[in-house]
Order: sequence, then C-alpha cells, then structure tokens
Amino acid sequence: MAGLKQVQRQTGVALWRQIADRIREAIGNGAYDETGMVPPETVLALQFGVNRHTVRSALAALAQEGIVRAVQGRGTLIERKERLNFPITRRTRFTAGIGDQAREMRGLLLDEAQEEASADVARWLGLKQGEQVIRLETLRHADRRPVSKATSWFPAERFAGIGQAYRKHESITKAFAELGLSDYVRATTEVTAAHAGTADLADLELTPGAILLIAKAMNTDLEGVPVQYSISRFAADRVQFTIEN
Amino acid sequence: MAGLKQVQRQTGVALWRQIADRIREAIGNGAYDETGMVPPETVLALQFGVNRHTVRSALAALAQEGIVRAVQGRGTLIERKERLNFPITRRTRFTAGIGDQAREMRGLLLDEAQEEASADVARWLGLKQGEQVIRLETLRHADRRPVSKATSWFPAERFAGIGQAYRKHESITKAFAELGLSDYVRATTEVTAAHAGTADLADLELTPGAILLIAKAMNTDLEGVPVQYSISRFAADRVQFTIEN
DNA sequence: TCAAAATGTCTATTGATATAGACAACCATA
DNA sequence: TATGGTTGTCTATATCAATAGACATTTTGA
Repeated sequence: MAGLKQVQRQTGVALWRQIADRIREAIGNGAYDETGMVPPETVLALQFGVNRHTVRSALAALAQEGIVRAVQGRGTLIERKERLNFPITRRTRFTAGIGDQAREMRGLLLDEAQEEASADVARWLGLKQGEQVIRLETLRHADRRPVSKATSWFPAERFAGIGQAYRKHESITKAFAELGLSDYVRATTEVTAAHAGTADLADLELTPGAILLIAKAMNTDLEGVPVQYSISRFAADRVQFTIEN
Repeated sequence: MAGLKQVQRQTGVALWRQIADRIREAIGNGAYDETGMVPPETVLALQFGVNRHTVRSALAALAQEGIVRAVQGRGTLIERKERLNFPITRRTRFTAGIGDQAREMRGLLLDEAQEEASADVARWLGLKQGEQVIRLETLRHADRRPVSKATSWFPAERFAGIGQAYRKHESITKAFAELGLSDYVRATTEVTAAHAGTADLADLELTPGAILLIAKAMNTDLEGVPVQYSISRFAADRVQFTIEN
C-alpha cells in the first residue's frame, strides 16, 4: 500500500483532479486519522511526483467540496469524512438501512409523472409495454448531505397517489403502508458503476469525474408480485453496499 | 434519456475523455445496436456541443482500446461490446458464475506470499492479528480480456500450498477441492466503487480515470468457519453485479 | 460515373494545465 | 521572541486541450 506516484499524465484527466480523487479516497479510508490533517503540500507533491502548485489545485478542489480546510501556518485540516453503509438484503429499506448511521434523514420528491411503461420497466414490473406506471424522482439526504438520487416506477392502477404519500412521509415504506401495502421484499438488485451525468452531479452536489454506484432494484409484495422498480444512483465516495448471504 | 450536452468544462477532466467514457457506456448499453456503428462525428459533435476534432480525440481513444474501428468513407464501427453479469449469491464462484458467458476463462497467479495478518484481514478471517496467512494476487480473464484482479487471504495453516493448487487449476474452487475443502459459501460481500490505481490500470488494461467495482468478500466452509477473504477489483464497464434475494 | 456522406490531415489560435522559483504571511513552540 | 514549518501569492514559461476552417480521401449508392 505504498501510494507513490499513483497519477498518470496525458490521459485526459488533469493531474490535480487525479490527486484530489486519491486524497478524497484516502480520507474516506481513514488514512490521515491520527493527525486529522492532510500531509503538507510539499510532502504530497513529493509523493505524487508533481509540483506543489498542482497539489494546491487538488486541495483547492477538495476545500471547495467542503472536505478539507486549509489554515495558513498550520496545515490542511480534514473537515468531513464519512462513508455510509447500505445493506442489501431481502428486507432492504433505504430509510431504515441508513437511519441508524445518521441523525436526520430526508426524502425529497423532485418529480412525479404518470406515463406508459417502457420495455425495460414493463419487463421488471411484469406488465405489458405501454401499460400505465407512475414514475417518482427522489433525492435522499442523510444529515443534510445528498446520498442518492432514485428513479422509481410503480404500477399506476395499484399505487395511485403514491407521489403524495411519499411527499408526506418522505419514505417509500411509509407511502406503501398508507396505500395498504404493509410489507414488501427486495427481489433482485443489479449493481454497476459509472460516471455521473450533469443532472445527477448537480443534485448530489458532486464534482465532474465523480463516480456513481448504481443499483437497479425490484421489490415485490409477499406474494411475489412486483410493486416497484427503481434505479438509484449513490455518490460512490459516500456509501458502500453490504450483501449478507 | 436524451443524451444532450452531458459534458462539463473546466473540471479537470478533458472533454474528449468525458465523451469517450459516455460513448463507451452507450455502446455497453446497446444504444447503437441497430447499426453496429457509432453516429457520424459531426452528429456526435452536435449532440455533445463540442467541435468535431474533440469528438475525434474521443473516438481515437476508444479505437486505441479496441472498442471501435474507424473506416474512412463508411463510419466508425463497433468492434467489441460486452458487459459480463456476475451474480452474487451464497454460492458465488467466479469461474462458474462467469463461465457460461464466455468461451475461455483464465486465472493467472501474479503473486503469492505468506505474511502476518493485518488487523483488517484478521478480523475477517476470525484470526488474531499477526497470525500467518497466505496472500494470493490473481488476475482473471474471460476470452482473453482481463475482467478482475483480486487479492485473497487464506489461513496459512489450513491452506498451505493453495498457491500451487491455484496455479494448476486456475480456480479457487478447484484449489480448495484439492486441499480437501469440497464446498464453501459466500458469507458477506461489500461493494464499493473507486478510480483505478496504476497497478490495476495496467493489469486490467484500463485507461486512467476508469472506474473499478470493488467487492470485499468473505467465504466460509459449511460450518461457518472463514476460509477466504478477498478484495476483487472489476473493470466497471465490463461487468455488473446481480444480487438475488 | 458522379455526388453525397463519411473519415483523415493540416494550419492556426486561444485558454487550461503544469512546472519553476521567489517571497510573503501566519502559526506553533522552543 | 526568534525560528522552522506551513499555507498564500505572484511572475514566467512550456505543453496540452479545444475551437475553427479548409481540403483530401474513401465508400456507398443513385
């Protein structure tokens, strides 16, 4: 785990961004926990094999994100350091799963629409293509930090009014309960990773080049009938998934 | 899903690289399956809101990766298009899991060492810190394309010689069998995502800025005794994980 | 055979990225 | 209070990234 010269030139990714990403990761891994500070700029410059100014650009970007704060004469202090654990099980629920790791959970409804099911959505929900579905765009916060953005589809007939219910309870589980579905289970989850698009970048307060963990999930009621299909995008440097078998 | 102007300026990531990443992703999602070709450079330039030369830089990078091939007068043909599905279940096995999606599977042993268990490794394997463990560095290919690189630890006493066994069978499952462990199960898996470091970049034949899906996994024997702890790094644009509950 | 459509090549210009060096300003502590 | 270690600011220079325009070359199909 030597971390020397882990940056490459002429790749289309600026050195300062590569270095910013590595430092952010190192902070998340607790590499600088003893001091609570990032190593001095001159040391980092030596480690990465770049000029001190390049390191300063990287640190400036991290300061912009609110992750570090530079204090003249002292050093660069670590302001924030977190990685939420998100368990994926048969009983996966966003609010309950994260809830005990954060003081305050919020769920914001960004958009709501009724539309015809695309081929993909229809397949996951066990509907015919073109049948009516309700789509919700939701943004979930933990302690005022955006954690994930999700697009969810529900069979329109069975879950009419789920948008209002979500806006009221800020939770899918509670919205389901209000509509008479007291329990449901996670059937399948597909996990991929990708770079964030502009819309997600803005809502999740990320910087370009940031990574998303993407979970495509399908929930069913206790009879195995699909009730929700969702595509959730998580800020990869803020969460990890745990799968217990 | 309009893909307009999904690139940003002055972010430390060159436009041509952002565009290359998006086109690679679109190819992986089957967006251009009808024609088997990428749209013309002028069309892409218009879509992304950049100059044609910038698009050409992006396509040149993809050609370098062997994903597309430009033919003067005709267009830019898609050469390769793949995303392996990797199921994560109680019976997760790399070779068997990927095996039916590729013709040829290889497992290369890059490095082998006996060492003292770190705090992290000891915790996962249920050992005391400092107890002897065997570490294997493996690189796995599907149809001659590198798919993942893994670091695995095993209790040294119980699995002496697992390196040799792996080199012979190119499979952890078969190596276990040779050492008298006929069956094992996946206990837990943790999934994260991060940018690739230089060593992984080289071995996985990735370009800098590329994303890794990282799975930290613990396997036990049928009595629940830990037999393996591994950290696998997958090229995110070549695989997806599926969790069936 | 010709024209349209596509990629290939060249020149020129502008702004972002990275290096280099020097020095100022500030903090902690001996 | 003096000193060493740290961040902040400035100037200068070279290379990479992106735009712009013009034209050549190749393929396809009318």
